[in-house]
Amino acid sequence: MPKETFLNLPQAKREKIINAAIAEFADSPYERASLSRIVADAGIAKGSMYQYFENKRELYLYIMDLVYQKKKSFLQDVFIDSSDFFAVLKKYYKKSYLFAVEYPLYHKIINYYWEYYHEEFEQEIKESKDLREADFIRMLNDAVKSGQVNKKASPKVAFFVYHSVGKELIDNFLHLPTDDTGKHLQFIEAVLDILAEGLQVRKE
Amino acid sequence: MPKETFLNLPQAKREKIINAAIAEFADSPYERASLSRIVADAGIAKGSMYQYFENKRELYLYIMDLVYQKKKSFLQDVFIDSSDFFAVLKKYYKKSYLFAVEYPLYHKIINYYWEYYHEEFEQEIKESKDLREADFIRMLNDAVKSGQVNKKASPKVAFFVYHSVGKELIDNFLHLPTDDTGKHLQFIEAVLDILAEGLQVRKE
DNA sequence: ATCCAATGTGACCCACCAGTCATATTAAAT
DNA sequence: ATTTAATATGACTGGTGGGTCACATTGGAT
Repeated sequence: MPKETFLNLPQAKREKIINAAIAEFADSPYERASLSRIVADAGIAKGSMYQYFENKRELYLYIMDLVYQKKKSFLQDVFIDSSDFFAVLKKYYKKSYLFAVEYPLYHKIINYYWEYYHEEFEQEIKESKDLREADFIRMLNDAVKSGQVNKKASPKVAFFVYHSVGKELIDNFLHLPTDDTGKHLQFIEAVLDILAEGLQVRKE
Repeated sequence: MPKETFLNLPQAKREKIINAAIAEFADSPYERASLSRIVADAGIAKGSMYQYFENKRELYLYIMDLVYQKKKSFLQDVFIDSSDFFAVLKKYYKKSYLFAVEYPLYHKIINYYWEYYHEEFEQEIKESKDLREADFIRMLNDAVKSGQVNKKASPKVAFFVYHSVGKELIDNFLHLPTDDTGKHLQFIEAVLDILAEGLQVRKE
């Protein structure tokens, strides 16, 4: 999505621009993020930015793509052994938390992407969500077959629940002190335990 | 929070202003909502608005208050019999859905309040959330005492789960077709069943 | 040394915003 | 009819935004 001119840039300059954009998009959600600030921060002229990207939107999508590549590679090993459904989910959310701790700017950008109201990216957000849903449901069906998951649960409803909680967990990480990682991991574990076991007293 | 001048206005004019503000705040989240559009819509001069309210923020808080009064009175009867914890929660979320169907503008305003990133109202949002948390935990403790809820569950974690899911349900209502109320109520029921019973196969 | 295409520049354009203020209108009191 | 205080007005201010464009600079090819 960048223009060729951007790709031909010396690495140092390219990174300066990328870093300025990352800082801005982590600081403010898309609509409020300012191109003027980004170019000032990167030390280039405004016009130059339009040699590199079509417009603000394309720059944003490029940055989002970078950030998601990073997160994807960070989470790679979560799915290598997917035999235990509930264990995979725990690993997934815990690792997401560790990502947020390690790359707070990336985390903020992702958070704004999901949390903030964008009419502009409704399409893109829906597509990301649908992909996740398909992956989740595939895993869930396997888990039903192997007798881990209650077969009466609707996959779509189950996804909805995990998606909601996941979204809020992500948001939550931002407002926590960055030390005390242990406590946060415990909290995540407790949340997932409730989703797995339910709140209701078991009578059987 | 309005000035006296506003309260002295003939009812018709006051309502025109309120309705214009409601339409605007339902259409755009606080930051993007435009006072210029509101006054144009209400048919008054911009300066007049500043006779009625200190500024945009005060107008918004006034509208939020109206909307919350409405929702509170709509949900009144949910808590009259609180002996069955899980039944109350179901009633609560279902009734919230019916509120969204009946007062879609109010619903949108509330949704923006919770969903959209506002640095400006962080304080207010935190307070609303804390009140809900206190209420929820009180109910939960009663339910533990009466043997409905698993005592090993942490109240804070349980609240977190219900709050997340409630928030997402509310958001979700906006993107659904407004007919088919029956299906939506079933969906809500299914979500709450998962939270109560868990996804995991029960072994005992 | 000359040329030319690619790249860099920042003043400028237009649109929009919240909020202000000198002035005009209104209506009640005298 | 005149005064006076409350209320209404909208042009204006100062700010920010994304995006543009005529012009300047650069650097490699000839």
